[in-house]
Amino acid sequence: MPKQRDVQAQRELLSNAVWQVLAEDGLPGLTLRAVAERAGCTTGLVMHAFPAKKALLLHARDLLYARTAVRADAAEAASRDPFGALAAVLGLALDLPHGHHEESRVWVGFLAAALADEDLAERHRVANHSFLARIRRLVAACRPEWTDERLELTTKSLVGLVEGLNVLAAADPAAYPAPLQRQALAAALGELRPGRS
Amino acid sequence: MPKQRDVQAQRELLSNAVWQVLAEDGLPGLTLRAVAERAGCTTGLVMHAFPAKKALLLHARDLLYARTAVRADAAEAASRDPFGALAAVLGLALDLPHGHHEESRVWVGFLAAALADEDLAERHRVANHSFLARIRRLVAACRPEWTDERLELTTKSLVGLVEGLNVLAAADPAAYPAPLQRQALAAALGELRPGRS
DNA sequence: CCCGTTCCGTAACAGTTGTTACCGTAGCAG
DNA sequence: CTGCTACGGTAACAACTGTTACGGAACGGG
Repeated sequence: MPKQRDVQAQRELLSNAVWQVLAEDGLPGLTLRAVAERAGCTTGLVMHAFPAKKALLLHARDLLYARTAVRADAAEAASRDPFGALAAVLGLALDLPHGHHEESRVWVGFLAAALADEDLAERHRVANHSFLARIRRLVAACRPEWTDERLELTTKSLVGLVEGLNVLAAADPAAYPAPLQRQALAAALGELRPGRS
Repeated sequence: MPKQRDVQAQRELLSNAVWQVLAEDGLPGLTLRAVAERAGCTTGLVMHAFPAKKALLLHARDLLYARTAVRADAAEAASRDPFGALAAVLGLALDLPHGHHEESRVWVGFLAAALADEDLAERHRVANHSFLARIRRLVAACRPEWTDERLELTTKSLVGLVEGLNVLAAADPAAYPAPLQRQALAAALGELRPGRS
């Protein structure tokens, strides 16, 4: 039984290439040949690792979400109080530190693709619901006396603000620099800061 | 000199078709033949009205922005006080009333295209700067005593929130229904409401 | 009524897309 | 070292992309 391969490793490599191509050339540049070239192989390997392009995109989307979830878990675990965890997780979503708007561009690309593909749309929904549930849990820990209604409103407002800044910064980095984004997040978290009424 | 045509009317018709295709089939479905079919003509007319596909996209983008600017002007003029104007203009950007998330989908599509095309990116930037200037002017009218720094932070936070809700609602309408979006906007406008400190 | 010009649908073009079939080759079993 | 097999690169495929060239037709002027 000669020559065995690590299929999962290949898929992760290819998904990584998908992110890079998406960040650099955008959605119209996301072609199988571009992904293969970025991954240092040919389309032959791509089509042996995935049955079709769509499967590659879904895998890349899932892996992206899984990694952000891991980072969010880590950020949450590293925080002492719920407010710190909330600020850390939301600050992570702003994503300015690691890649210079790279991840935001990838996020926008997947979102635009999701508007045309129902499977990608569902992945987006479950990922967003999961993120919403995380934020809601942390907000509830900060303000246990709040009603469900207020909890939901605050949660979705925070997520909306963060994702909006993310998207706008991806398209116009100069207008939404990192410090401003952080200040905006801090201001939005004002009423949740411990010690406030 | 026989048979004259109204070129500008043709271009507007085609731009309208671009929006419809973009809203329905997303960015990958935005092909010249799809636009022509939606407009009730063939690619021949499209290529006679525009020198290339890119010119069509730029025209559609410009026209879209021009129309939203007109609506924003009207909403602003119909309001009495600056706070009402601010709420009206931002509520207009949430866009729930007219098309069911249609315009949001178009907006996301153009944004994703802008990440891959520098000309579209510049259009987006000038449109967003114009919108930011409008909001900032209205915020300044509500709170004349604020510093420039606070003005900018509040302006971009409001715009970020509105666009974020817009984008998230486009991808997951059930999770971000119209009433919730309006409540979120109202809450964010809380500190600007007249009569508050 | 007829002509001339402008307009636009038709159809072909070259290039690229996702996908498929094929075969050379690299690596382990014997 | 030899042979077999799974792997993956090559190249062809059909479908589709934006774009171009051409010819028929519809309309206003004489």
